[in-house]
Amino acid sequence: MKLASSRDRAAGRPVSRQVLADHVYEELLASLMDGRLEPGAAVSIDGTARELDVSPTPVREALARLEHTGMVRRVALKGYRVAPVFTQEDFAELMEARLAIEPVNARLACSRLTPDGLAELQEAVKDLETAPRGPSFVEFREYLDADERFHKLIAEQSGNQFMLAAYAALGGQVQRFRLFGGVGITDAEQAIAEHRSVLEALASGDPERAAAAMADHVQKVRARAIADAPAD
Amino acid sequence: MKLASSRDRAAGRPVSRQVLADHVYEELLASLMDGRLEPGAAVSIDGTARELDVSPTPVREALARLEHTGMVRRVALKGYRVAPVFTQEDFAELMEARLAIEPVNARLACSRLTPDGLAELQEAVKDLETAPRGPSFVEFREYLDADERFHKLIAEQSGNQFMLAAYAALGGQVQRFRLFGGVGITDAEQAIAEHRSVLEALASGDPERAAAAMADHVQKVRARAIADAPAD
DNA sequence: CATAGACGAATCCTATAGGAATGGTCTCCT
DNA sequence: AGGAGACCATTCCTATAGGATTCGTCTATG
Repeated sequence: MKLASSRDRAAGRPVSRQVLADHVYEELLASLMDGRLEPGAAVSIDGTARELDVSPTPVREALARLEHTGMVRRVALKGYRVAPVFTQEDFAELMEARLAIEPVNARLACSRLTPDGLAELQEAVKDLETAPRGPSFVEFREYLDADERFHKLIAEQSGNQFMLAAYAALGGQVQRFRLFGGVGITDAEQAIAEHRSVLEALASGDPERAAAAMADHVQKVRARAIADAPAD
Repeated sequence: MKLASSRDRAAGRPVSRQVLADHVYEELLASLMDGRLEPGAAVSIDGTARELDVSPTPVREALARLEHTGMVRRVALKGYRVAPVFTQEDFAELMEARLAIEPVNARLACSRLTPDGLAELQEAVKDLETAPRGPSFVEFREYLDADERFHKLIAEQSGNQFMLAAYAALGGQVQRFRLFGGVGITDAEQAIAEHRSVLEALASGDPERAAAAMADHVQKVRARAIADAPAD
């Protein structure tokens, strides 16, 4: 796995210049999302630098940023490690937090929804419907991306930078809860219907109805996940 | 301003080893809180490194972490800058977000409050009462610290890591809103009384009452700040 | 006099090298 | 054979140096 060898950079164009640390960030994020990096595994700075053919400095900066997302943890002097898997308690806490934040986002977004914003939301739901849903990570990645995009768009449309920041604080984790047990996407049809309900509520212009639709969606996601949870 | 010169480190004990980047982080944070670094000012990596007598590497890592708190912004290729001052719109957004998050924290914390947690909260309120309240930054810094500690303790006592993360996402900003206009602490008596009400509600064991007390506090903070705002 | 081009200083970004500590393994002694 | 101590490899952390870019200023020209 190589981003762009020093030879390539030394040659013609500077590839894009200065985004090197950003590329490392994106590459590590993709590895975490896809499960290539298993929870608990050590993320060596030097090793990652060699693997991506860069120096340790941008890797260090990328990891410092990733630490704030909760995906990796820094153990003072032992380096970075991938955060442990979700337990059912973690999942319950995440849903509790989403239930506190996301309905508020929906209410705020409903008040100041623009035609462009509505179009983007409709596109996200459409992608959700057409995305493939296989058993492998790469196969339902587009589905998860569309899901994440839908909720993030609502947070952005809220017009409140702090609510967006609060959502982003748990946003990176939202994706990973799917991995707690290795279950795939089994509730796509119901989830799509709920997303459509949220979309309709937003389009109706009634803020309370939008908030209620979002709360209903989150609660049903929680209920389904508990039902699907592996009996340990 | 020097942390620990290389000569000092080269001498006897290694100071504490490896916490160099953390010291830079704390030092920059203090400079931002105290207003020594004015909003909009550039934070040069090399300059900060020279000023603190360290190499640019730990400064870079500290700034990468600070970026996620919103205190500084990274402009791609122009370096880091201190985030601009709060406008009244920013303040309104912050209070809206706090109103969505903090009452939930209070409700959750009330359900699982421990005697130790209650004692810590009581101590924070006590510090709030005894802290000096002068016009200068350094003089009411203890007051702000106690305020921040009170709210952060409740977020921690909620037992929900994601609610704590959501609160932390806007926590760094909570302090800085005092600077939008340069007004000092003018509402200490009322704020202390409200904090005491929140504390009593938590001790009563009624979650809904705790949430209501916290919501009332945040709303009154917002109302007072709007009244005190400089007429521009 | 205004504007375009060029030069220079300051800054950021990356790479490489060296010092220090941790963890594992091997050997020696009891 | 079991345990303690030492050695080695790996890794992290910091410092220094060099390449590349941006911004401000100065000068020459239309």
